[in-house]
Amino acid sequence: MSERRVTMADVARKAGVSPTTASFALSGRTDMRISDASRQRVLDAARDLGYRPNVTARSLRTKSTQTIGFVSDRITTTPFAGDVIRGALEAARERDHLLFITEAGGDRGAESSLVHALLDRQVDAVIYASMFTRYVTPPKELFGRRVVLLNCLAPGFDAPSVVPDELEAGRDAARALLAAGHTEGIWAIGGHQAVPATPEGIIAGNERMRGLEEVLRAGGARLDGVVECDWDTRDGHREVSALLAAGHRPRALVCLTDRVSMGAYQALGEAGLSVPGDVSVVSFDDQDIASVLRPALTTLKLPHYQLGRRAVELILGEGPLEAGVHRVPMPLQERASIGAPAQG
Amino acid sequence: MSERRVTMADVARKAGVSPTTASFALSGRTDMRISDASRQRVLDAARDLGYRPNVTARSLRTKSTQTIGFVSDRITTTPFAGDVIRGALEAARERDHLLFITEAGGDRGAESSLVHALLDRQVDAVIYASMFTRYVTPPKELFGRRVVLLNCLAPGFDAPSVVPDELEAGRDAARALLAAGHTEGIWAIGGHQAVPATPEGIIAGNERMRGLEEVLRAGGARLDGVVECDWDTRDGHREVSALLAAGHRPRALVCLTDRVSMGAYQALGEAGLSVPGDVSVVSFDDQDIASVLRPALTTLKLPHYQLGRRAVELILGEGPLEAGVHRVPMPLQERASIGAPAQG
DNA sequence: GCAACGTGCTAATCCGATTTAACAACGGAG
DNA sequence: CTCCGTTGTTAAATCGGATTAGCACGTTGC
Repeated sequence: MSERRVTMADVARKAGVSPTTASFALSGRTDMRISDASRQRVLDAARDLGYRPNVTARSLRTKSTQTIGFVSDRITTTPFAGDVIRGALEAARERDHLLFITEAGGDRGAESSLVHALLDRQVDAVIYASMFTRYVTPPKELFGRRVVLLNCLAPGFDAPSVVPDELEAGRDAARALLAAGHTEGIWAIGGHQAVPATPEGIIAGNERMRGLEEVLRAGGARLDGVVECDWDTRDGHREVSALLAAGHRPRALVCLTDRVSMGAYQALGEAGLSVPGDVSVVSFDDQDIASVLRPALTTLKLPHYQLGRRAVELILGEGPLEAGVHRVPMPLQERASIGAPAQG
Repeated sequence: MSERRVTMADVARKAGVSPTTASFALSGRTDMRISDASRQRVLDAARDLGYRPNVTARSLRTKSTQTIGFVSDRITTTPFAGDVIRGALEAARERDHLLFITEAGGDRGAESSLVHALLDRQVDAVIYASMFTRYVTPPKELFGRRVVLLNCLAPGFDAPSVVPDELEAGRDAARALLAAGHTEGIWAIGGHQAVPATPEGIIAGNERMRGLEEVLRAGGARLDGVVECDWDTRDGHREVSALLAAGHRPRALVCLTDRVSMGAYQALGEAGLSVPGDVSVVSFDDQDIASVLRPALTTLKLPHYQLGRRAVELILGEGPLEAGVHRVPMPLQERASIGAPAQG
């Protein structure tokens, strides 16, 4: 890509030493004795010539490319997934590594060929990522390789997983409601997704609900009901409208996603109910709309940035990777949608 | 990264030929004669052994790494930027290239060191991208390199730029309004951003307004007024409220971004005005909220996917890159926010 | 006075491919 | 029977570094 680069041989020549000496001087290794004078001459020559090592050439010998492969299904498309990449990027940069980002779009064939493309370029490790938390079976090419699973789980595949702590998030949602004084008239909208219409529910829904019910019960409160529906704005709107039409008068809504919350907001608004005056709302995900809605939505944030960062930190850590699940906390974003329970 | 890979030498040995022969047979080159028998034996051996070439080693000799560097300011953070990356990724994959994605976060020092990291790894070319259209000065390390500017312009820097066709988008907004019968009571909210409070306005605002006014005038219509404000929900809400409070009764609003449109929707709703019954709205960007708003917003889409794709197609094209601006169309997303002008 | 040792440095190899130069073997022309 | 061109193949060099083995040259110890 343009004029010839300065090589180490050029540096050695200018410094009047052998390439071997130059190599040791530049890498700063001490297991080979170089006089301070020689070392300094090499360093000066390198600086004067603007020498930069050819990482590709070095890798051939050392087997380490300082490069990580990142394989995802469709991660660039999801609204917040940029944060996963950013977290991974920043953690990698701090450690002088670069990331090959790839996206297979859910196509197994594409996935295999992308993994091959990565391995052909001698990546040091591979992050296998999913756009929502779920069970996966990584392509066989990754068996025996240095791999970290990001936002997914693969029982039987010997690699660590990094996932959001949905269980604790469910608990925190309950705690936030209890702290505001809510003990009755609490409904969950979105439910477990045990038989999932929206696949992202499989794991997140169960864990969020489990944590929620556990802490609610321990706090002397209970759920008046759980409405199972898709995790979308349209469903949130329809189900909350139906709930109100059936004569129920909820004091607090736990919406399983921000999109459901948005639909709930619309339904409550149409019924002349205010948030949080009449009904408190607590949600999950912290998508962009959460802070734009009025009142701003109190929600448990999916820690995308931290997920990406953590995966890289793990994969570049010392020693072999141990299978196991690393749960990343989902911080509560306290905004304006939770208030004291309405009277009457 | 695990057990020894099969090398070309292994393949040659198994096929009973020299590495030279194996190399030519595998690369399928015809400028060196290989008998069909030998070729077949090499191919069989490669298949049996599961041979995959070591791209790193090859690159050392050929100088081509089949790799592109992607440097951006903060592209992973913007809501739709994922599409830029996806477009670039897909175009690269079709051509058997991989992308090093990096993000400098607006820090010049980080930018330089990332570009170095890319060049040290012998990338074939570099895409220099901005999260919103603006003027940039790429780091000096990129001078003389194979570069394409994505969503930015750098006068004096000898490289092609790929940017959205904002001018034509402005024209299309006008055409959409004219087609629905609007000729008066048209206001632009957001304005030129000639003295930008939000930097993304610098180029987009001027061009959108220029195209808008040009076609409006040619169509016998005119703009009742232009409200200059930041491109945010809060500003859209405030300015449209003020407009109505001042006694104006717009028939159509051209909002310079979807966020402004969302604020406008809120203000119109509070004033008891309906979209598009009382007021038509046409917008720019096509962010996620555009399709979620009710009524769904008719808007001119920023062609992020196409921008990414186009940049890669250009950079991997034959021959030298010529400086010049490549404008990518912004398609009109026809939804439900434009109607016939209100009577009276 | 000579072996033993520490110091400072270099020649040679290697990593895994591509590419150049050359070399057998064979057939046909003269 | 020699010369020449074609065909098929390979030895060797190359890419830019890292690494191993070893070589001079003092200095020290006995």
